Amino acid sequence: MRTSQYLLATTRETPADAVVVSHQLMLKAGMIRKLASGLYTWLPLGLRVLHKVTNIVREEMDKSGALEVSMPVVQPAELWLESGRWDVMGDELQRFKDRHDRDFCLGPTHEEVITDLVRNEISSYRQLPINLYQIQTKFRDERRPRFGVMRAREFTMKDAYSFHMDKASLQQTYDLMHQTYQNIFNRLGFRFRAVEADSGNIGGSSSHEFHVLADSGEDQIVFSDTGTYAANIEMATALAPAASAPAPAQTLAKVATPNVKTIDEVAIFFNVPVAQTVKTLIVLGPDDAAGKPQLVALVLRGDHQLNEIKAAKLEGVRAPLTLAGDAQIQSVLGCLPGSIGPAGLSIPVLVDRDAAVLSDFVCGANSDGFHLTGANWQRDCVLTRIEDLRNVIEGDASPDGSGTLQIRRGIEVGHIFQLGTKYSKAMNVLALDENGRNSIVEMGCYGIGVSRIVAACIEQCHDDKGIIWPDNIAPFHVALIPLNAHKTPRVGEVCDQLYRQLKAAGVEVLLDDRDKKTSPGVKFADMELIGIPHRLVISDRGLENNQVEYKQRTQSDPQMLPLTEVVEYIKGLLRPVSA
RNA sequence: CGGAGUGUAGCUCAGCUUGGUAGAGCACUGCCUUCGGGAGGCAGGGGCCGGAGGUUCAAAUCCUCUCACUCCGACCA
Repeated sequence: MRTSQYLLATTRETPADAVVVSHQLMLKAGMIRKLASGLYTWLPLGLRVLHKVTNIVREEMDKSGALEVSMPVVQPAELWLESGRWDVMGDELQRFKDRHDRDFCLGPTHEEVITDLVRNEISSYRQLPINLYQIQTKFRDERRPRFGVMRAREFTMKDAYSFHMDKASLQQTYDLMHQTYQNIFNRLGFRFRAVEADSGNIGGSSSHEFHVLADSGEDQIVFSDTGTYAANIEMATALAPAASAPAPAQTLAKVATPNVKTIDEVAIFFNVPVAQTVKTLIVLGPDDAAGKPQLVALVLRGDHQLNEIKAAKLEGVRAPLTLAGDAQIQSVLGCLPGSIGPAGLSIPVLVDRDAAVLSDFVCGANSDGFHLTGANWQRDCVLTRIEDLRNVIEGDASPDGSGTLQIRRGIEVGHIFQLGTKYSKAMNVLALDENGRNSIVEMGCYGIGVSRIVAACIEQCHDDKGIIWPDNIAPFHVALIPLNAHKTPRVGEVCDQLYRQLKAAGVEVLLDDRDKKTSPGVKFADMELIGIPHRLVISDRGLENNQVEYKQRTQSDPQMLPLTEVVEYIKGLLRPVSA
């Protein structure tokens, strides 16, 4: 490609509304443009990268034996009503009516459609297992789109769905997909982690997420420094402390604490460590007979954070976790947040494992403006349910018994689930087994955020000059830059010749043939910004010795190559990645 | 959805407090000079100052309402 015939849409200034580096660089490099919040046009340069990522994903999926299909973006409401998700999904599901006043939605995912397809096409165990996938546009009306294509409303996703006669077969395909994802992310050169994950709305039992390690990631991932344990913080188990509660040493005392509400204020007021205090959060439980929500108290050590995902899975706690309002709390407990404690509560009290081994702790007195000191379990507060309620923190013992936990930020680029029979049961997907009996099929589903991968790659690979693409997803392999072609005709001639030869050799070349008004500095800066991994510079100076200059994007100093060997040299560099 | 903020040229922003003919830099067009790290000169094109109401002789500027976008939070296969 010649830049003179290309839409090279680089900008010098950083757009004001981009906060993460990948978003800034994608705009500056002219890969994308925003149409509206969370909606992006892919420009020619960006689309080349997106296609390359798509092709890697497709190659590995095909290699795994999965079969590609393409399903509509627009889906009828009936299927979602059948699966039960029409009413569950909320505003993220973009709904609309057609001209006949029938309900439709834009597909945020395709479990319903694929399940409908498979129940009509599959009837025998002989046809299973099968794994169908597509690479296609999804739409989710995100509450807060941000970070460019990282969290867009419209985005490209690879989604695969597998169907099985039994759990063993599902496990087999699940493991195969796990390995396929490792292969894909290894080919992309990612530093990544596969972690245990919450399966959320999609449902099912086992689930793993694949996270690219990056400080700008929205998720926190937890892993053992020496063992194999790795989990999303939403899932990570906080082990029960080894020691039990020391015997009480203090007597219970009720102390007036005017205007002392937060845990930090309490700790300072009583001059005790935050870890010697207890905080009590009131959340909603199931509705009572009168249809009013019951309240539940969650008790944690003052310095620990509530894990809402884990808490919402506990019996008697409403999912999703919902904090009770001040008015509800006031009417049931007779006091407001800031003075709540576990002593003498009439509602169910769930105590975190670490809070349960405190003694002589400080807590709210369930009376506005008062706290208790010297509080102890059993003696002063009932202790009937001890649960794992808190987020793990760095340094916690790893749940697998090996090492301590570390926490890093990650960008979720893949997620695999064992769905079990959640959808196949709701939508009645049956297949005959060897004995001629119908049984409900097992399902798995496997997603990759293809457009997000492009951003994640930039997050991991950039410098102050711009993007640094790996060879296999770079929009072009080689930037070919003539200097002063208007002065020395041979520069242009050699460039044209090299351009033809490299193209003939299968090398993707971007020849920067912009005219003399574009100074060398501009060309260098642009090619570095858009991240072309290899650069050839043709100048009159070099040609005097029949040499051209070669530099890798990551190198600081160029090297000279004999003109006659350039094509072979570049071919040699690229061969390993294209093989 | 709660909290905060911003809307002026393609981009980055000034101008608004204190109302009086719409600005700069970059980008773009033409000519000249320059030519290995984002060159310089001259001459140009380009804006319903997000939108609608209001106040005023007069509104980018003051008031009201709206819309859009961004950030923090909540939420999220």
